[in-house]
Amino acid sequence: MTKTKDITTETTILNAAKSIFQRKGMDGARMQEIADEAGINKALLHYYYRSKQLLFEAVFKNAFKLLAPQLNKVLNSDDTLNDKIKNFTKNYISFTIKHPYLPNFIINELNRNPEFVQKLTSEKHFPTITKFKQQVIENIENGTIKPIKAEQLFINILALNIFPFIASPLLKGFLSINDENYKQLLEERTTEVSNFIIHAIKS
Amino acid sequence: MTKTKDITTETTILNAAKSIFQRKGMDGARMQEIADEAGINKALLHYYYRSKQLLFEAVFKNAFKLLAPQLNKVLNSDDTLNDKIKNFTKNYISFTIKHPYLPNFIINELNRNPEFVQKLTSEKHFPTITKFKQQVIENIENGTIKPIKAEQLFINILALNIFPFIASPLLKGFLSINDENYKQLLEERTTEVSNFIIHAIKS
DNA sequence: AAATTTGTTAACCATTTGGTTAAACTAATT
DNA sequence: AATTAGTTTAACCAAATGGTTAACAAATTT
Repeated sequence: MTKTKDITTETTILNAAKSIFQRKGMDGARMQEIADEAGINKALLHYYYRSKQLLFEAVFKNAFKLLAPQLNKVLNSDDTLNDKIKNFTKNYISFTIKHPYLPNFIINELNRNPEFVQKLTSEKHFPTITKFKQQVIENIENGTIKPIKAEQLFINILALNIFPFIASPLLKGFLSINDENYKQLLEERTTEVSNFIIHAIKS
Repeated sequence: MTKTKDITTETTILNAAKSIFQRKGMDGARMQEIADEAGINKALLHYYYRSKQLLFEAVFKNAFKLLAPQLNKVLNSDDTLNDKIKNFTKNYISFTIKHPYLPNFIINELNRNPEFVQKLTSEKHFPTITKFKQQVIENIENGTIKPIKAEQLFINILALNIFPFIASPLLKGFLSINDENYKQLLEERTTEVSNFIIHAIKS
């Protein structure tokens, strides 16, 4: 087996851990399972990451670093409000189709351990809404959009984009449709969602 | 301790299990912990519910039975579309403030085990969107609202209402606000959300 | 009131689980 | 060739965990 050994053992482990943790969560994941997935001995996990907790944190921070730029793109670009909404929706949905377990993983583990968000806020590239907030205020003063708290608009944007991925089994049930049709609904949302938001706030 | 013994042991166990499972999930919950919470011996759990899996399923179905009527209220009432949206938003938010762990619990466990939704669809009172769908079509034909797929509107309604509860730790982080202020934001949403939706779809 | 069924417990058990250790192997360094 | 430092493994361990058993208590039935 002459597999590309550019990939160090450490990253092999991290990728395996990512795959298992994101599917099963911290509590559901087993160290042995991660070792198997990585094709190595269980002791190696501890050699590189000391404990399950530390390995988990490495995976979590890694996942978060992937998601955060998506948000910053909306919040801190120089686009107009409308373009931000459009771009975010488009980017986010195609991004999440590539990483289907990611949003649920982050939200769920943060619920399990809410203090963990503190450790993230201090990190570089942690999204802030200051610029977005200002832009919303300006647009309201212009009369371009109707009065709305930036926080509420921000929550709405995230909700409409993220929720359908998190709640997919439930929604598939309610709508009684199969995976294929649900995926199609999601793809429609690429434009659907931004239209919905833009209409909701335009004066 | 002359505690009201109207409450049978079986329900005491179910309540304890509900509390633990909803906070920690299937994988994170411990049978001993549930026994402690119920103030009984661990063997009794098995006496009444045989296994962790069955106890969990009892809790899950129970939780779902609590949530489903909230949805049926929107979907199958005779109210106008606007009133449905208003009432659902108002009801749902106050309902969830009373049961904060419930939405995340359901969504998360359904992600862990997507086949489980099948067991629910057959249950009595499982929400269906047929009536809602028809109503949306009528409103579009009337010209009351703009064209939109009923499925998409349904997803949007749920997303805007449920997401803020599921993602609260994350959102608190992004908005850098404390519990008190976040709770206030949620309460504002009682009217905020329905206005947002109604504006988004009105022609 | 004796017998039987139902409810409850303490002690126990097999398995799983995160984690450790000491030894073996590998690759660079002396 | 010998030494050293880093990497990997098999075997092991203690604690935790879901579940069982056998004995006991409290109702319920006969």
